[in-house]
Formats: sequence, structure tokens, C-alpha cells
Amino acid sequence: MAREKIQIRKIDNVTARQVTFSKRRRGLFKKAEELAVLCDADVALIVFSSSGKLFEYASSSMKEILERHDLHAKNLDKMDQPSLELQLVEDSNYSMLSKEVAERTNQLRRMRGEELNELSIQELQQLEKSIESGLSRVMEKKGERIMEEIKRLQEKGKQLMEENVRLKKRVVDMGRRSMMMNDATMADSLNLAYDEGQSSESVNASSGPPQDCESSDTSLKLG
Amino acid sequence: MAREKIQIRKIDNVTARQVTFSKRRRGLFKKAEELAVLCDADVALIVFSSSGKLFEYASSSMKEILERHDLHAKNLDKMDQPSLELQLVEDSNYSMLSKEVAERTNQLRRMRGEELNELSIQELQQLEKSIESGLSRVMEKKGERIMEEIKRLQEKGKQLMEENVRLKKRVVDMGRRSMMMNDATMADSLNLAYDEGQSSESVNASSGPPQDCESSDTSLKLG
DNA sequence: ACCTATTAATAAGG
DNA sequence: TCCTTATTAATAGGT
Repeated sequence: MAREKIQIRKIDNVTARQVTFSKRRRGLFKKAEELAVLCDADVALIVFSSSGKLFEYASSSMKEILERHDLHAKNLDKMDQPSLELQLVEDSNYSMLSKEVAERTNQLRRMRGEELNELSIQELQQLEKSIESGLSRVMEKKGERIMEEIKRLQEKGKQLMEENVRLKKRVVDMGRRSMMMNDATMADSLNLAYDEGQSSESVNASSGPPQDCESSDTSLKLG
Repeated sequence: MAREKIQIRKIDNVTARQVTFSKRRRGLFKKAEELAVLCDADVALIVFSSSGKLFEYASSSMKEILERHDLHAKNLDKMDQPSLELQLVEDSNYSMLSKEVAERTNQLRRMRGEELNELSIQELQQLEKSIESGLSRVMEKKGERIMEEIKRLQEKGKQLMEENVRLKKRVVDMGRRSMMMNDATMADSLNLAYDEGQSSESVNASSGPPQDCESSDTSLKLG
């Protein structure tokens, strides 16, 4: 139902498949809920994407619906030993997890370019595209981070330069005063400096690292 | 989506509700199967009508899908009663495998550029390098495959051209003969052509696709 | 079940 | 992922 009619078979292009999955999954969940509401039905919908991610919808409680479903299923089956059944379930869960590990491992190896001999040109092309898109995202994020870091450093630099200007002024002032002083006034000046207090605090605060810059040790190692 | 727009709330009229249930249930099941096929997803759909009748669809085995679903649900929940030793062993094996799945999944996501917010600039830089090296391996392998394919196609082309030359010669020869022929010899020539047999076979082989080229539909889609 | 006007879903592309 | 739009698909109401 779109620009073109499509055949209902597995979409080869990975990206297109993901896009279609997102769209149709939403549509399916919406329809499921509509059926539940309009017709007062109890609906449970479980979807695993091809990458193994779980999506689920339940009109009431998933647990309850599944139990109700089990009831119906058991009515059709012959009852078998629950202990054996549990064991089988555990086993199958186990092998399922193992399969999942194996699958992820294979995907990783392929993305690292390690097990490519079984792949066709088309699959390689697809893999390349997928890696490239990941790479571009990573580079984009790195770029963002670098720009943030640069901005932070620039602001810190600006603050330091302003502080520098203030300090230079103070130094110049002090220099001028001492040039005009004789021994007597020198003594007065020292007393006055102690009385003011404020100025010496300001000097201390500026010569040491300000408290709001504790993260300034972040180093940029590029290339 | 019909003669009139309807509000999504319980249909009061019982008959109308049943009719709508039938129609929409079919639609929902169709959509579920389409999603499974198009996107290579695993889908389970369970519907209880308001009268309690069960309808279900599963893209593979309902049992397997529900078990897989239980697995995921357990991963999110706190583990149930860990009272028995066996259960503890199972659980620890479980959690080991689960951790492995989670770790691989995270690596994959990062390589796809999906979960980058926790990473530092250095880590991003490293990730970028790793992806780039995978990419270059994939591209290299793709290049090899393409060169193989091109070589194969070139050789096939060469064979076909040789066949062409032979056929053209034959056509010219036949043309010359027919120019020199009168009606009587024309008849002889036709008989002769049928007797030879080989030539007609050769024509068939060249005009149709040869048997050893069933993979010639391989298409090259280069970015 | 079928019909069909109308609404909803969605494929492709940005 | 979201937006847009041309098209196809689903379906509400009626027979």
C-alpha cells in the first residue's frame, strides 16, 4: 500500500528491512489494539526482530493471556510429565541462548572482516554499507565530543585570560605605588594591605586553579 | 477505513461486533505474517474472541516463540526461587550466557553507532579505528569477489564471441552455397543440413543460456 | 459472502 | 527517526 506494490518475501536490503520493520510493527500493534478494543477481544502479540530484539503487546496481562493460551494448548495435547517438560524447556532455553551468542559472535566477526568467505558480493556490499553507516555515526559522535571539548577549553582559556588581565593590572598598580613610596609610606602601605584583606584573597584564588575547573586535566589525543 | 470513520471503542451491537471481529482478525493475521516474511521476524499472535474462542498465529513454532519470550521476560525480572542447587547452577550458567549475549549485543550496537553516549573521545577514536579496519577488510574481500566475477564474465564473453565467430562463418558459408544453388541443389542442401544436426544444436546452445552459466544472473550493484 | 466508497497503511525518497 | 506523498490495502456499511 504505497508508492509501489511489493511482493511479500524477505526484503534483501538490510536498511530497507529495518525501516519496513519499524513501520509495519507499529501498524500491526495498532491494529492489534484496535481489534482488542473494538471487539472486546483478548490479544497478545509477540515480535522478535531479526536482530533478536523483543517487542510485545497485550490487551490485558501478557502473563494471563499466555496462561490462558497454555490451557487451550494443553486441552489439545496429551499431558506429559511436567518434570521432563521443565527439563526440556530449560534445555531449549539453553540452546537458544547459545544460538544467540553464536549469532552475535558471527555478526561481530563479519563486521570485523574476519569470516567473509561464505558471503556473496551482494552480502559483502550490504555489510560494507552497514559498517559504513556505523562508522559515520561514530565519527559524527566523535566530532560532537571534540567540538564540546574544544568549546569547553576555549571558555576556560577565556576565563584564565580575563583573570590574567586583572592580575596584570594589580601588579602594575602595586609597582606604581612602590615607586612613589619612601620607607615611611611603605610601612603604611603594608598595614593598609593587611587591613584590606580582600585583595590578598583574590590573589590566592587566581594563582591556584579555580574550583569550577576540576576537569581541566582532560587530554585530547587525536590522530 | 471504510464508508465512514469509526471511533475505536467497543462496538455495542453484538452482530456488528462479530462481523468486525472476523474481518479485522483476518486482516491482523495477514499483517502479522507479512511482517514475519518481509522483515524476517519471529511473530506470535494470540487472540481470544469475546466469546472465548482461541485464534493463533505463529511465524515459526508457537512453543519456541513463547519460550523465547519467557527468556527475555526472565532477563528483565528478578530470578524466581533460587532454592534448589540445580536451579542455582542453571541460573549461573544462564546468567553467564546472558551476560555474553548482552556484551556481544553492546559491541554490535556500538559498531552500528547506536549507544555512543557513554564513550569518551578516546574510546570513540578506538572504535572508529576498529570499524575502519573491519570495513577495509570487507571492501578488500568485495574487491576480490568482484574481480573474480569480472574475470568469469570475461571468459564467458570470450567463449560466446568464439561461438559467434563460428556461427557467422557457418552462416556465410550457407549463404554462399544458397547463392550458387538452383532449386534442385537447394533441396539437397536442406537434407544435408538436417543430416548434420550439429549445427542446429550449436545454434540452440548459443541463443539460449548455456547450462554452466546458471549463476549469470548475479547482478552487480556498486555504490 | 460480496461490493465499493472511503479511510488507513505504507513504500519510496528526503 | 520523522516527514511527505502517491499508491495500495483494509474495511464499514449495505445488499
